[in-house]
Amino acid sequence: MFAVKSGALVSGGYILVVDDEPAICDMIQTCLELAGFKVRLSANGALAHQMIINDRPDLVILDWMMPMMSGLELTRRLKREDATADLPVIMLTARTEEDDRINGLESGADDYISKPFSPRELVARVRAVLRRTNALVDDVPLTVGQLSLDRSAQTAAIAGQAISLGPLEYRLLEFFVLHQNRVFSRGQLLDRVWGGNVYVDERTVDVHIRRLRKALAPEQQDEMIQTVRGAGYRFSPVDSSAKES
Amino acid sequence: MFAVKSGALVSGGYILVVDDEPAICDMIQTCLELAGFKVRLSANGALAHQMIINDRPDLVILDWMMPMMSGLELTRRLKREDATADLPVIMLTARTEEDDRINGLESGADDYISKPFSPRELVARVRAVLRRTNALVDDVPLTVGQLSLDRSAQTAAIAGQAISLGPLEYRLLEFFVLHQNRVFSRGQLLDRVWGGNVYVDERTVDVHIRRLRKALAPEQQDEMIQTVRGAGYRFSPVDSSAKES
DNA sequence: GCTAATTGTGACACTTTTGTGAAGTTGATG
DNA sequence: CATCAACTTCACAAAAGTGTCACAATTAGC
Repeated sequence: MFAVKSGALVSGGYILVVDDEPAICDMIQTCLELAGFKVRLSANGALAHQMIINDRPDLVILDWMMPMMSGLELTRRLKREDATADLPVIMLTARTEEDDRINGLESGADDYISKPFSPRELVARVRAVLRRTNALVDDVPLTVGQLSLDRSAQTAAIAGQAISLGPLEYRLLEFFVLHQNRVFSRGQLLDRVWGGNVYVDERTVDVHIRRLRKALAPEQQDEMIQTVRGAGYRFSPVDSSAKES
Repeated sequence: MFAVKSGALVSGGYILVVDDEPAICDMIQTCLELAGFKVRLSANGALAHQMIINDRPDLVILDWMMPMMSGLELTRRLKREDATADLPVIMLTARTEEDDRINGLESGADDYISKPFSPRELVARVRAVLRRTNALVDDVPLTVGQLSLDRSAQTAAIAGQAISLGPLEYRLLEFFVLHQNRVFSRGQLLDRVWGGNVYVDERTVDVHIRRLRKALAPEQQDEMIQTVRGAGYRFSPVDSSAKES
């Protein structure tokens, strides 16, 4: 379970904000702290570099335009040095300029926000990136309850017992595990699991859901995958639904 | 990809354009409809205010300079009134004046466009904001007192205990939570929750209200949903004191 | 208090959505 | 070319959600 919903960071680490404009820094710090994150500031690129190497913050928010060392330069250096390979970075770009955006993303930033931005947007982006990367960090043991996935091997196991899944079933399961407690329509699943422009009967999803359920059923409590009538499906392992009639 | 790419709104809602210049309205409407959005216009700030409260459009495009009620004033009022509002707003500013921009953003606008603008820019901005806020929906837990809704999971819980609701019950509850302390006639509820042109006995609403109440009853003090005789129903979590004929 | 109107309640039937098994299709592999 | 595995489609069964009704309970007006 990721503590992301409440805003707290899993590792108890902090978010590093690298920007030389005090006003922006202030605003970001306030927003993020209100949202429950720990924040540290740095106005100096080189210094930030040190902090990153030493502390390994959970996330870096980086201004693209800075006097000493540009944000772009910094991300490039970080990605190159590789020690911080999977450090999530959000870039602050000056304005909605295509060029900046592209550069930022190419140099390894995970997301970008163009100034000016709303506090809500900031927090949303931060959460989104953390959610993504938290899920990705532990590339090997992706586990929830009795269920564990091995992403590199594309296999799943329940209580240590490997279960056999077709490729599609596996991807479906992985997608669900990465997006727990959310309802996805059949269309969305076709988009994101099947992979885009497919002309496939939406009912096909049902069939694969069924297979997945069948594979998951023997051990764990049944209702890992719940049907949301008229809407789609939802994966939530700790199901604690109150029954009444 | 999601339906956003094609321009369609997830919720089937529409974009509200508030501007008093017919030429601008026309241009915006044309552009957006070409891009596949549903659009509605309003030249009057106060009227727009009503539409927003009642319909909850997916996005509001707001002229900052308007005779009756300035765009700025309107956004301020909106943000202040409805604590649960998370309505994306794009401001149209007269020209690129720093002041306007800052005011717009401080008052909660998510983006601004300065006139004159190109159709392409307009559509791009609209898409950007919608994409952002679509992601936002999941992160904002909709909660009131002991009750909390998770819109992305389409679930409700009281004091952490999940309660089971049918699709219609859930939608009804969500609608009520989004529009607290307002009385809705059965007809209005049929329009908004059932989704428009349905030929259904109005008494049906009663039945579903009852089911909802039943699901909500066990824990929280009863009268979350109050009956307003001769008028309809009202959701108001805390108080239940003031009675009026 | 009485009557008329309005709302609450439970049961039941109807409709839509989903589950299920098997047959058909596709594409890769030897 | 045959075979196999994975995926899709289809038809039918099952389930869940929803609408309607008859009747009980409540409220308002007189």
